[in-house]
Amino acid sequence: MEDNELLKVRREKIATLKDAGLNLYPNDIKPRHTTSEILQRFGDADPEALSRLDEPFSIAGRLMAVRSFGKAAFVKVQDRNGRIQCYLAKNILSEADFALFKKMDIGDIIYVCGKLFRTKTDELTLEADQIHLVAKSILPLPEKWHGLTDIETRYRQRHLDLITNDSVKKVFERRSRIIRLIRRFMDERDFLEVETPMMQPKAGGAVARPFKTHHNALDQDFYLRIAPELYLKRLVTGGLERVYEINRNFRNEGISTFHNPEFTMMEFYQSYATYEDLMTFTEELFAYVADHLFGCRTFTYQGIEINLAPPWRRLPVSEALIDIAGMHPADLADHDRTVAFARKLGCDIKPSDPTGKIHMAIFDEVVEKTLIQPTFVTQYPVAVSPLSRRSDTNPDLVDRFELYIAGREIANAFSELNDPADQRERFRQQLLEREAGDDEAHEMDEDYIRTLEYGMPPTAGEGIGIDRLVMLLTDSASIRDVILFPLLRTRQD
RNA sequence: GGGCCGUUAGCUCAGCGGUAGAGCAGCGGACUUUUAAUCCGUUGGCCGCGGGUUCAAUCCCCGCACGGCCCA
Repeated sequence: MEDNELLKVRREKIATLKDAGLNLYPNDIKPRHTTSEILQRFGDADPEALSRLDEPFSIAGRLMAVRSFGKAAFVKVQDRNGRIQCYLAKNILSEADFALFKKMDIGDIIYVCGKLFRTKTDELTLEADQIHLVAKSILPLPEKWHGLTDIETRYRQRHLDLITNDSVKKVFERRSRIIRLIRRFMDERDFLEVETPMMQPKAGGAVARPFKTHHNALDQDFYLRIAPELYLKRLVTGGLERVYEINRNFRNEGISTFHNPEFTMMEFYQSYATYEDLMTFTEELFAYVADHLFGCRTFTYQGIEINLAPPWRRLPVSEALIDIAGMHPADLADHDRTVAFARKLGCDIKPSDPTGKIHMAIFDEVVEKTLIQPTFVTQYPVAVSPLSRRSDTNPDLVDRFELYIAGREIANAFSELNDPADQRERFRQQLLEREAGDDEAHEMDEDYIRTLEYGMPPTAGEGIGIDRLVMLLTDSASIRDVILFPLLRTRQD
């Protein structure tokens, strides 16, 4: 690496410290406190109370700011949950410690031990009587005022983003909290958390292009999963009547503010439930998370108030196509007129596509973005739902819903198809579409059909896009803001 | 994949044909209650990469790379 002036100075400084016998990377540092612990306990304490404390306080963290006066200095130290000001004075520290401080750089990780006091501007401050270097930094941190704003650098060097931008850490803390709440809710409902294969011989359970990989010892190709669905239903067949998995899926498609090639979904399956039961279940789950997160069921997403209070609107696809897209009711069942309508909207369709598939193209084009408040879209065409149970009242439709919030699909659920003969037929239909050039169509999966032939209890299953849910609940405009390391092209230089 | 925008010092940004600028950070100095501390001085650049136009290109044109937003 080419050293610039700044790095040269840094390296010389490090050499000086090393020559003086200082360990730049000690391993025996045990801070007794965190900054937020101290601020919580003593944030309101008056100076007299502070002076009576004979407890020694010690923290460790990154040196973020230095305001030096020659013989004394105020510095800010940041640890995992906050920042505290420390006061370093020549007449309090040992001569060696003060000299060490003078050699420290912003960005170093340091240890400070001392007592608490209030400055004349009333800031709770740790007056150091000891200071240690914990880990030396060589590269300079981004600027203190504007911080790091370059989006590419923020994603590629997320550590800098986290050090510099407090809000980033908050988003990921909230993400963790949301997932914890979901797990707690599922556990309370007697669901068993499981893990199923990420590497699958066939990429099934969803309509998407997979990533391909190869296992050397077996000399066999595998696909990174596009969904855990078929495996989870094998477990249901095996008697695990309520299962869920929160894990990564991989889809080989474009990248956008709403799509990352690897993303996190929760899928869950509940026997003896229907897709209608899952609508209620979903309302309860989201309300549970919102209650614990916000203490209420409304929140703002990108300036729009979203209200999660149940019950949510239920909108059949046909109704949406008529009322929102403006199709004539009589045209719905007419393939040619449906094609013409889709063409007029500029949908990317083939006239040979099944009518139901064209319906959904129209839906995606026109309706999706209008569904701002939580809406269950129901009664999907069988053509786009190869794993869903047919409706008892209309064999062209399936018992399925998708949940839309803020104009985006958040969840997808259906009563599971457990009739092996119908499942085989559905896969056959998918094969025809594959032959017609749709490389996203589902593959035939004999092994899965064989599972169904042992008898799977009536079951409803749902997938919830965790990243998109976190986007909503953290008011994030891009999925990359809720994924720590979003996929980026590797830099050549 | 298409359109638009961006890429200049470690960071945040100006400059837009005529010797590359500021703030912060850094370095030297003053300073023992600061809050983006202040004051004085100062170092630092393949102006993303490759072509072209021009007497002269960070600036104009073409291509490429990477990223962002929108669309598919």
